[in-house]
Amino acid sequence: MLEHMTSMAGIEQVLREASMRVTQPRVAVLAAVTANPHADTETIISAVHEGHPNVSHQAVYDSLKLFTNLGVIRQIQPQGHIARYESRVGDNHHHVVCRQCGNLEDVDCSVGASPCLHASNDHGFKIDEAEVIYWGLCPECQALDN
Amino acid sequence: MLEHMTSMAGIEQVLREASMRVTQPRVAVLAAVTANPHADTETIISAVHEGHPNVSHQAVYDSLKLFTNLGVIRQIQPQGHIARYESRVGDNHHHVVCRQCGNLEDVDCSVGASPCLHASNDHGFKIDEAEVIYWGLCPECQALDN
DNA sequence: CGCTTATTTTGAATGAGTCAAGATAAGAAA
DNA sequence: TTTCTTATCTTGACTCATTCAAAATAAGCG
Repeated sequence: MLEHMTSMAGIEQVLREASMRVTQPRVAVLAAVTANPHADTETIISAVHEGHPNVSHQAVYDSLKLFTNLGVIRQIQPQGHIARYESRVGDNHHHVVCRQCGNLEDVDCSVGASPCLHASNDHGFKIDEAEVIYWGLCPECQALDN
Repeated sequence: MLEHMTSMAGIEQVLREASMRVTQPRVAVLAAVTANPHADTETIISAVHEGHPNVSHQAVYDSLKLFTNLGVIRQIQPQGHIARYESRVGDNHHHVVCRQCGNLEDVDCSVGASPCLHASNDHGFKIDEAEVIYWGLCPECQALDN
């Protein structure tokens, strides 16, 4: 359903519908995010530079923010780590993060399709998303601790 | 049960048991965190300065990190916001954050005492905590949008 | 094809947080 | 109590992901 958003034709459509111009930096950034799940900004910049050496870091930052606002990609930023991005979006999945090495993996929601969206006391907030981060130790770091 | 940790005698005990010295900056920082739930570092520094004008920002940063590691306080850092601290700890509660103004409130767990600790696929991680952040709009910002 | 202006480039700036060296004070021992 | 050791604090410089701003460029409408 949603993968079309990250196909070449799909992204053009998404951008045009939002009255945004379809530029080379933007297309390259989205391709890089799709090809590098959970990559940080520096990794995205490097990936973009492989095909487009002259794209500035600012253009990458701008594009990442734009796509995040449009809901085409998602930003993840666990405590004490820099921002990462993923193009898997709209399926309400979560993440496990290793306390030691920062390694990050996807986790499907354990409670169902739209989990935990009901807080016990929402203080009058209109809640639209429940973000869940599982903290622990990845297999590699568990092995090192022995 | 756990409040004793933040009483004067309690914190001395906690620090001594961890072979840490009981210093004026540390006691002042813990008092400030307890008195200002969800405060950021700058607020903590200001609060500490009211009683101890000469305590350095570095001592505050060090103390906050120490207490966080000891489990006496908890650090919260929603995306795009700076770190905040709270002394309510050990009861596995969560937070609602306003997308617009950053306002933050406590939320008791909706799933029970130890919620969501079972990820559907944990990728072999040894999970010890499920951090949940509910995103939405606080009552004030909802009103402004009308 | 040319024009308008959204995007990009370039380069400097921001700011929460960290590092490091010397000064201070907690608390063990005498 | 006084001395001594060293953990902790003060001071001030520094990091680095991210943002800001002005001038240059290019998307895409007419």
